[in-house]
Amino acid sequence: METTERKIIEAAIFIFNADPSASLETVADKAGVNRRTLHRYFNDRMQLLEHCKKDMMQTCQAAMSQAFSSSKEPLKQLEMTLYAGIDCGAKYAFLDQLYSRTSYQQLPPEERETTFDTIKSQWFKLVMELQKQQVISNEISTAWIFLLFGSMISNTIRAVHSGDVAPNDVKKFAWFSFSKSIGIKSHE
Amino acid sequence: METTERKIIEAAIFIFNADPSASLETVADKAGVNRRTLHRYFNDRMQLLEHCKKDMMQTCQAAMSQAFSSSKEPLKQLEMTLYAGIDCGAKYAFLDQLYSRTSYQQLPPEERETTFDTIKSQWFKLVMELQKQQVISNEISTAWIFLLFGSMISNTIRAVHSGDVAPNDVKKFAWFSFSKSIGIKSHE
DNA sequence: GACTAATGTCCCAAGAATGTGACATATCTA
DNA sequence: TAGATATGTCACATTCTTGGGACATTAGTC
Repeated sequence: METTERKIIEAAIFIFNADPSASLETVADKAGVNRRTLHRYFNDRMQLLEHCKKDMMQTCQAAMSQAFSSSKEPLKQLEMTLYAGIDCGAKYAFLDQLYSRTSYQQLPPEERETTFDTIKSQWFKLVMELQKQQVISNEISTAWIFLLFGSMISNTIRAVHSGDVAPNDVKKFAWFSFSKSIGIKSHE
Repeated sequence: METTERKIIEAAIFIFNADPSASLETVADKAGVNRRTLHRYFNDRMQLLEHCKKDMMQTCQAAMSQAFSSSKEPLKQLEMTLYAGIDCGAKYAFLDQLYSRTSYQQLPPEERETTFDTIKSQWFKLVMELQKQQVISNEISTAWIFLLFGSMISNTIRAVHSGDVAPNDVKKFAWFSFSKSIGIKSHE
């Protein structure tokens, strides 16, 4: 079964993803819980945010790790990582926003650094390796590729959300576009 | 010279772009104007938003139109359109957010429809033409391409903002990635 | 200088969101 | 069932935001 804490976090991620400045009342409602109860679990809005962050880190990290280990082939790993990101979906997008929104950018630097680090370092190694092997283009920087990766995930979420792109096509499109956007010539 | 109204709108776009729920005080400060003055120009938060929207439409539309007319070659037009989007920069991103954020999605449908229409229809014709000519891949849908276009612009803005990608590289990267992501084989 | 429009300053009232205390209920467990 | 634990309910103070009234002050204009 689901604990109340989890229900709240889940709701918070969902709600804040749509609107980062939504009221805690809204979150509590979504969680099917009284606002007072929410406050019992999380003293503070910030505390709730922190827990969301932790939750997302775990979820994404797990999905990413699995993606990495699903194949020995670097290119396949990259593809699987993208799919993992897409599957984390809303959660990822929220995290993304959290860190691009100025209001949260005044967080202590070490906070910002460590969040992605475990996922990110694996990912970077992978990409740099592929660049060395000339599988990925050297015309663009690794940082740019990283941003592309994130934006492709956001884009995929938006695509599904907008209803303009068929959900079944979306992963295929995403990999098609991402792989080419980083200069991969073709794939089976 | 710049009118007070313009200064406020400019500031509003800048501020709301970073945080859509920022206070009007913040906007007024950014504009170097008293909050009371802001209220004299715009009765309402919504009214301010409307004016921002109008401003952005004009700016973007002008830039896009110019991009379209800068060349006869469809592919070059597309490239120029992307650059125009990037140059609109923050403004575009704001518009983008405005329409993807749920809170604004409850706007009357005709509002949403007409906003982009003039730009969008030209753009769509162009892309569909290029797809027909097999310059752009048919494996992906036009809607997806449109989303990619927007997300590439947002991404470019973020890249510059993050400081991880050199501003001088960014447009080049953007076109490199975008053109390939939609299946364009190569370009001079 | 006198008159007018624009802006700044100060104040206020309504509303929303936040965080918390006190107490009633409900739910679980020994 | 009794006792503990978790939730709901209500009430409250606090703060922030918003919009606007009243009036002083500054810039322009004739």
